Amino acid sequence: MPRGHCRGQGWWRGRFHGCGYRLTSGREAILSLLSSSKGHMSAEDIYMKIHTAYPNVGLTTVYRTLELLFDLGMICKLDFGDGRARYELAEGAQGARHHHHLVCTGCNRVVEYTDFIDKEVELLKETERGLEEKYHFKITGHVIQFYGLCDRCSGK
Amino acid sequence: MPRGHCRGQGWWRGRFHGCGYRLTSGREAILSLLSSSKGHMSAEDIYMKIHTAYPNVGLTTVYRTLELLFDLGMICKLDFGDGRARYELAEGAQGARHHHHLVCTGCNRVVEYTDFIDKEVELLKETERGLEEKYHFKITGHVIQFYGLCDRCSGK
DNA sequence: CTCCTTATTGAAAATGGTTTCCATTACTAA
DNA sequence: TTAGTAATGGAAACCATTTTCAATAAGGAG
Repeated sequence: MPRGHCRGQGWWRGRFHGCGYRLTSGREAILSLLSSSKGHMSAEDIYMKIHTAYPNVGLTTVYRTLELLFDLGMICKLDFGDGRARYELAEGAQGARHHHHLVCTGCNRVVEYTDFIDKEVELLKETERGLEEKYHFKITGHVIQFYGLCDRCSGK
Repeated sequence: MPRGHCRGQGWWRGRFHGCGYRLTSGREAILSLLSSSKGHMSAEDIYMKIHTAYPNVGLTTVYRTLELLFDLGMICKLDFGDGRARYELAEGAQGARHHHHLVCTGCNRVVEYTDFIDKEVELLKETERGLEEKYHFKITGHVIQFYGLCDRCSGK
């Protein structure tokens, strides 16, 4: 247990109550799905997967919950350029390591890589500092993504 | 004249004909606007600016032309996360230098920086090679962007 | 220059992911 | 229980981008 904020199935309960939000079954279902699956799911993916067990959770609620979780910093919102947002648990929540994405523009497959990350992060930090100073920005985040064709797609 | 493919107002004519495309006044207007202005314009921005001089060029044509120019590699399509795509002339066309973007999430202002670029590009190349080898991807592009709050927006 | 083929066009309708509206339901504290 | 408020879902609204389709115009052939 590296940090104090991840003890199993319900570590987020306090996080909600602490902000005056209620932990409803829909929210729990979404959060639980996100933390048990690896992928990068769209709102509709999530809606579909949850719908079997929770037929009464609507797509609207999925969107609203995702927005809330994003605002609370519990999840990341990703854009792979296919017109729909994807979501994944923010790092630190699970044993999730910092990673970046490699996206196939042919089949939309996404590889998350952690190789090379150390040097990337180091450079990023440095650049960040430089940019903050020169342009007087308070930098809050970055996106690094590579695009290309995976083996299947480049072989025609 | 550093390279042979940029001689003034009409360097793209051959580029079109060579591919069997026709050079129409709408296309010329859009391309000309893009090469004379610095910013990152959305399709609608372009439509508006052109509309004064070419009232008969519709928004549909703007979208279609931008798609064509993008496919021809003559322009870049950018996503700053505000729901609409932006476009800028691809580098090499003008004296345009390679740059990355710093986006203010408060007011959507975009700064393009060229500082730090050299080290970034170097690292990117390296990472690219590593990723290609390890994941058997043919990498065609990348996105690096920093997000934050500019001085005006961070001062509340 | 004129004709002909075919790329290109604009207006309007369609698309599709995401948000908003609004009346209803479900917590929570007292 | 009761009031006050957060949360919900279904339908409608939004809005950037695409598609449809009949009308038009670019550019090569003659």
